Amino acid sequence: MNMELSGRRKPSSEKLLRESGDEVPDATAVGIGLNAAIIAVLEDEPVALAVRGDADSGGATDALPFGPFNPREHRTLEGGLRAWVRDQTGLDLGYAEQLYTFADRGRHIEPGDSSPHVVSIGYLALTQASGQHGLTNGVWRSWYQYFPWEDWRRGRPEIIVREIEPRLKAWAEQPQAATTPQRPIARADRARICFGLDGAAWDEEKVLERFELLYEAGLVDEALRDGRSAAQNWPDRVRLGLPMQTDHRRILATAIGRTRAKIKYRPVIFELMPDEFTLYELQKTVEAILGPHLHKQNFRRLVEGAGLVEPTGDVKTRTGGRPAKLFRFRREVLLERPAPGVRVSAPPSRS
Amino acid sequence: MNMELSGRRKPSSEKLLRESGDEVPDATAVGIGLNAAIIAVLEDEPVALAVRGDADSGGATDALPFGPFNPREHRTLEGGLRAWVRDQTGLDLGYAEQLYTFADRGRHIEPGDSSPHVVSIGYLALTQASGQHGLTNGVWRSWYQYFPWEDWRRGRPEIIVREIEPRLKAWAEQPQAATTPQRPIARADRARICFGLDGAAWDEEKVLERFELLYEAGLVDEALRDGRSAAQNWPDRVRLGLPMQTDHRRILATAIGRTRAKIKYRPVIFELMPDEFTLYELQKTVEAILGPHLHKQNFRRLVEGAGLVEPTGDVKTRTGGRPAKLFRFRREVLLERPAPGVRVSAPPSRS
DNA sequence: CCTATATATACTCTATTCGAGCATATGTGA
DNA sequence: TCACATATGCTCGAATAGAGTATATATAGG
Repeated sequence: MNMELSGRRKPSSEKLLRESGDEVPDATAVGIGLNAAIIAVLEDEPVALAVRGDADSGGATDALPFGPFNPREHRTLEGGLRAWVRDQTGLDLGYAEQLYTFADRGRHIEPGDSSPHVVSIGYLALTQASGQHGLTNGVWRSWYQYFPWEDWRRGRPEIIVREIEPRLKAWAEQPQAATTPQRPIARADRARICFGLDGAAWDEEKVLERFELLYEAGLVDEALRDGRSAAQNWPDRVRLGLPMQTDHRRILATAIGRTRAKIKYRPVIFELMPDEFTLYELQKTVEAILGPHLHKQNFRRLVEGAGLVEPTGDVKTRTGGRPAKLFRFRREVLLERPAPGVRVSAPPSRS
Repeated sequence: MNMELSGRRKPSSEKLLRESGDEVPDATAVGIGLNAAIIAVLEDEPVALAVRGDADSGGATDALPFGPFNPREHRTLEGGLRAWVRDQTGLDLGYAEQLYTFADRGRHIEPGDSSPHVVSIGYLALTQASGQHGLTNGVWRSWYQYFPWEDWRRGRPEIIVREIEPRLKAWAEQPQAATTPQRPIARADRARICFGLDGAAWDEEKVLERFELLYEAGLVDEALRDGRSAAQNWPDRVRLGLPMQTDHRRILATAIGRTRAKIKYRPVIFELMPDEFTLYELQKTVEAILGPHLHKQNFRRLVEGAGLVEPTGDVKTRTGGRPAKLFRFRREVLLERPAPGVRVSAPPSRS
């Protein structure tokens, strides 16, 4: 992407849409950035690959690995992504899927300014990070450093009750918080639904909605950096999770939400596992991602009953008790079921 | 992190990613095209808005409405989309969501060529198209003109048995069809799963997978246009659905699949309905989208039981029998349930 | 060797959900 | 008035999922 986009006119003849005969006005030329949320589970901890920001670019704030997409070098977006991830981190991505394309220029930028435009395409990649093996750059960081309120492995996180709930309640009571046609759901209701306040159910997939709500309420650092009013009449500032550069935390939130949703209907959990594993290890990995503890016996029954795994015949000893059978992913399930995944139904909750 | 990974070091000052201090190599400049799959249901027929291609651009092939994204004029992608859709068609979009970003340059283009690059971002929009009211450009076309094999409203479509199955079987028997590490699922299995051959279950959400399979097999016009070998040793050519320009049919397939999936866990079906409707009208709309016939009494129970609708108190007479109560969408359901939608479970099918 | 203990795994019980069908209500039109 | 068509309420049985109990088999320490 050339930066002439910032204001030059392009000669001609180039077509915007093949066969459509349209032309690209200069103003529409932009650069494409690819962002990768690379996710793994290390010792029962869900982690994402983070690179360290330069000192001159937002301090030492973490960033997701990212690079430009060069359409001359790579025929597909995913191909470009894989190439520079390998160059930059030494990782060979296995599973990768596109998440979302962001073009907002930071919410404090006025229309008509002349800064260069970048469209970032977020990707989710799942990998198996046994040790730091092969990693030449970047560090694995727990998700929950960026999103502490998402960590329900030891019950409802303290930070929700102590920090988030009172601030969101205060934010919801501001005069502009009422329901309007443009804002069909009131602030208080959004807070309740997103964070499971006042007895509402916690939905572990709403990771992005929660982050965006905190952003709107001015409770995450990114919001302040983007020029939103600070912590809404609340005297003391608090840091809710580690910030990241630009909108990287938003992309990571999207990635986490997508992962949590996807393992329920696609066997992507096995992208995070070694070839052989015990059912308890599988359960621990699922719990690392989803949060709540699952009923062990039922988990076994569901996973085996769904045909997701098959015993290898070996056992793993030294587990501290009776040796556990080793299992492997049963690929044939892809041929048998339309939506194979780890079914973990929520407790029956009526309004 | 900086982009030295991309090979070049940047002189200075201009920034690729705000706060990250990176620069964009010229080669990465692209234009952004926005494509909208605008979906409605007209008289129990699911339709998409199509515009007619120019004579010099692919003949009279249909296209989805599309336009460039101009980052100077619009702060967000969705804002830009809404603006030119209004200009171009007269429609004010209600619900819109991003689908996918395509950057493939048509599979016949060699790396390194100098044609202009366009990234197309596909959007799904749902609207209520009562009459052609307000439409200044474009026509509503049934989905099933483009995807006749998706129309299961009158049982399994003939075209699958008569045209698709034998051609896919022939394609699967070619020598290169075997399973390899790069191709973990054999052609025959993919065909079976996608199209429900040999007794496999039909999954109405796999719209994109089916289209891509037909593309790979050289059975849709777009594949031939892109330079893929023609109908794989099959003597007679047949047109499987109406083609569209470039990859628009792929975007529409993505939109249809997303719509079919989404109405099951989000109340988006009501974007396609008038304010008041009978439960049977609602069922007909759902069936227009999903295909198979639903059990009427259970549909009522599920929809009412889920709190998705509430009676208005009025009835609609002249239905040909007992008058039907009118209902409206019950917005409060958004506050009560994490994933409200039209639950229509598939018949229990074991492998 | 024996026992305590920790984990693995099998089995049972029960409430809920969902597909399917029957029965009844209330209009329209011949 | 009666046939008919659609709307709507109710019941039944199979499948499923949450939860608990019981049993198997290793390790660790005396």
